[in-house]
Amino acid sequence: MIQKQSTREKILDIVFLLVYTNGYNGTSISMILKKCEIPKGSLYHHFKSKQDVVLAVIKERLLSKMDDFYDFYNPQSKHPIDVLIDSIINVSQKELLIKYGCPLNRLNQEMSPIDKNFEDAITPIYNHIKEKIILLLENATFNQTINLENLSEYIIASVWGALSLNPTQSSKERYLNTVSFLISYLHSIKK
Amino acid sequence: MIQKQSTREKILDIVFLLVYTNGYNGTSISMILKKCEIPKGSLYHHFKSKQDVVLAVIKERLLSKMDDFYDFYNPQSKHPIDVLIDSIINVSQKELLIKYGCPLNRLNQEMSPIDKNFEDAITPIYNHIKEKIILLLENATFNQTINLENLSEYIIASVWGALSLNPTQSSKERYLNTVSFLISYLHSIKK
DNA sequence: TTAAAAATAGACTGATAGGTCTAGTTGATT
DNA sequence: AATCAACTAGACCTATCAGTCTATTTTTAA
Repeated sequence: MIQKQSTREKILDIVFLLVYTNGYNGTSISMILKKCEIPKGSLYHHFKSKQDVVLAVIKERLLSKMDDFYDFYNPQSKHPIDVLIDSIINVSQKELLIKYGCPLNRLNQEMSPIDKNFEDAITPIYNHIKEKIILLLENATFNQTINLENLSEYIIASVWGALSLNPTQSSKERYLNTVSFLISYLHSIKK
Repeated sequence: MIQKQSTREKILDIVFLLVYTNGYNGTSISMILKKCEIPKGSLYHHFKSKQDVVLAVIKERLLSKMDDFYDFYNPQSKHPIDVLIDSIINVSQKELLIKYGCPLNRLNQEMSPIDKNFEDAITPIYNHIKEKIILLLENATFNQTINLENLSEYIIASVWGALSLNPTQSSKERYLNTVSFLISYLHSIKK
């Protein structure tokens, strides 16, 4: 039997999408109510403010979404760098990512500089992804000395950057062309 | 004799900063009037709407600001890749860039996906920067076949990405640590 | 079956959004 | 000095913003 999704869960899912595509300031309460098909009382029963909803989205949705993008649980037989490259290439399959870029990055750029609550909610997710990459690469062998923390940040920066290039012409192919240089660099440091 | 800056020019300068730091939707008309110390009538005498002001900022300010960031008019004696690397390192000297990231990128991410007018205003600036890098690298020699357009986009993506990493800990040093991998890659393809 | 708790429903509020309009001031031209 | 366009000034308008409040319905527990 399929259990009906609770109102709270529905709100989190829809607000995630609205804020992802329109930004925080570009998403109004009335837009949320319309998309969710709920009255105002319901929204404010579950959450105490607009900021409260979006902070909940960050905590309860964004982490797992980001985790999916960097999903590299993998066999021992493969070089960790190759596992990483696979996941970078795999990003090209996610249409929303190609069109709108990284949801964490978007919210981060819009809200972190002007609101500490957002900064505090976003930072641990960013660090989680960074740590995940470091952890993967700790088992890797390189042909030179590599600072894993810096490399992890560089990989995140390049991928996010490639995703945020002019959306006019944004496409899977373009993304892959852009990150091909990152991939080529990663290959070059493998041992 | 120092000529007093015209109201219109003052508006463009201040709105650039406000939108850069707070975003388009995060900047209100009343904020603009307050910072500019002008009445509403003046603003709407010079511009017909809020969007009109910001589109003017993009056309009349953003291009030249971006041009400054990628300013590599240079002697023949230097390898173009080294000229490029110098300008990437030079970005670390601009405090606003370190703190808020690339102004074009910020506006692009916020507005392009939801408003074609912004997309149309931003695209040519992006292309101008891309072409500028291609032009520089056309005189470069490489130890492998390189698609200059893709490389140019990759460089832009990496630098923008590095600038947009979590602002909490954003600093000159962190930026340099991140782009060091890009620089190392660029050195590796030089001939 | 009933009582309490959880959730839904939406009218209402004050503040602020972007934008209009008319009146007055300033500066250049003749 | 007179005229006219450019500009400044700010009161005012409607729509929408986030958020409150009370009444009603639904669900859960006793």
